[in-house]
Amino acid sequence: MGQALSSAKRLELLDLLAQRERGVEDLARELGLSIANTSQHLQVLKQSRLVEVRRQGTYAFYRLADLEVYRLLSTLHGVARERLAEIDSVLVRHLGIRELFEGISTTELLKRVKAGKLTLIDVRPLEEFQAGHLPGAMAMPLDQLKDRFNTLPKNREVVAYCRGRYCMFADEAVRLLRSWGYKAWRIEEGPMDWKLKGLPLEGAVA
Amino acid sequence: MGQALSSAKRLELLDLLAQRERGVEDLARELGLSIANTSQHLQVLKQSRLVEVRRQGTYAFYRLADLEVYRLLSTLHGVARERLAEIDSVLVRHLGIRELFEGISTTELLKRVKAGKLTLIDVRPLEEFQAGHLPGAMAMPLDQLKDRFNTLPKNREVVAYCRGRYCMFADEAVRLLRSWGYKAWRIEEGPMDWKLKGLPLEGAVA
DNA sequence: CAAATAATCAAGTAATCAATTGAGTATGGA
DNA sequence: TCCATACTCAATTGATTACTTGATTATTTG
Repeated sequence: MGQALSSAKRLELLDLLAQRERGVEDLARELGLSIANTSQHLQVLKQSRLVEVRRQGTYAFYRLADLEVYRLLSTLHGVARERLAEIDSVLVRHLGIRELFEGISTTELLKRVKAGKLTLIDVRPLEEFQAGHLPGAMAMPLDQLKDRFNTLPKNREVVAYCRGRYCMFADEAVRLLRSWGYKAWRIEEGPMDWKLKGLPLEGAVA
Repeated sequence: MGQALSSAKRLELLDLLAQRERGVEDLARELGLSIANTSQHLQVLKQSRLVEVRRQGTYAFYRLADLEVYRLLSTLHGVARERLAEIDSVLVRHLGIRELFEGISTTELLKRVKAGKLTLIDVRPLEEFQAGHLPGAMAMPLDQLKDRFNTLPKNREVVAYCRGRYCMFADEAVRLLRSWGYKAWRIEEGPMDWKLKGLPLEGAVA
């Protein structure tokens, strides 16, 4: 299991699989790997029981074996962030300042969303939104933001989220929204972090 | 950091270092590695920031970098135990039945120890006891148990603990104590698991 | 039944890693 | 000052691993 976590590509695969189950070709394309190579990595992950497969026709859909595997990844991320100062400095260099929506808890935030005082958008690819998202969130994939942002009420604050702390979709969304005059921030937690706390997602099958 | 976790020997090193800081020669002897090889493994761990060194004269004392690193190890153990059924079956084969002291919480257990209704013994090597142990526990290293068990009150239940769930010192202690007529059990948690819950250890420097 | 698709397998190569060996460095004591 | 100790470094080896290539399997579609 330690071995399975020792390859950067496999960690990337796990990060993608944390969002939703996916086929081999699909993963290979996203990571720029050959299909055979991807299949082999996935088999290492399968042997270490970190992922499971569901076969349907000629497709093989891989997914994280369970939530505890995400907990492991999240703990690894956390220790790495805490111990390796260079991680944060790389983030800052790539990103400038991160516009965080702070000062209230996520539960309080969701209350405001429910009350219609706040717009919460999920800027991940649509398929990931459909696999489970924060309650009350609106699907607004980053690559459609330009075409669809005008459906967002202009007089309401917008809070964006994506896969999690190391995902920059939400930062880009905030940048764009601000350039169009919106009051926008991001939160760092993703749906899986939410789920890890024992809180329910919306639209999730399992 | 993932790489650092990918070698069995390095995981063993981390497990030892979780109990107390130790020198290179000492670790090499315990794991049956050459000193140079041990030093190199420790340097991999140091580079990944999982361990830190304290130099004193010609000695280099290595220790886990902080409690979060133990959390990572513990999470990895947990996922492995949950996902790899073979782990438990290997444990059972090595061990037969594990005589667990169950039914009350660890806090409740410590209350009974304090009230003198229960004897709690730490059967790890003395140096590990001295680096921090459960409140009220008595040092009773496994290799001295034969000579010193007669200091234990015969009419009181004995509960033993050691490094943790995958350590078998306590199982051996229970076996011996029972053969001498004691009512004895073990608990699975070790001092570091206790500490991870935010509870204080006794005799610990930091 | 043939063709197309998705994935896996098997063989080969280049790179990486673990461990050994022998030398080298720093510290403390005789 | 010299020696012993505790550790580190550098070079080498043998083993393992990542990735590529080309073939193969299994399934669906026409």
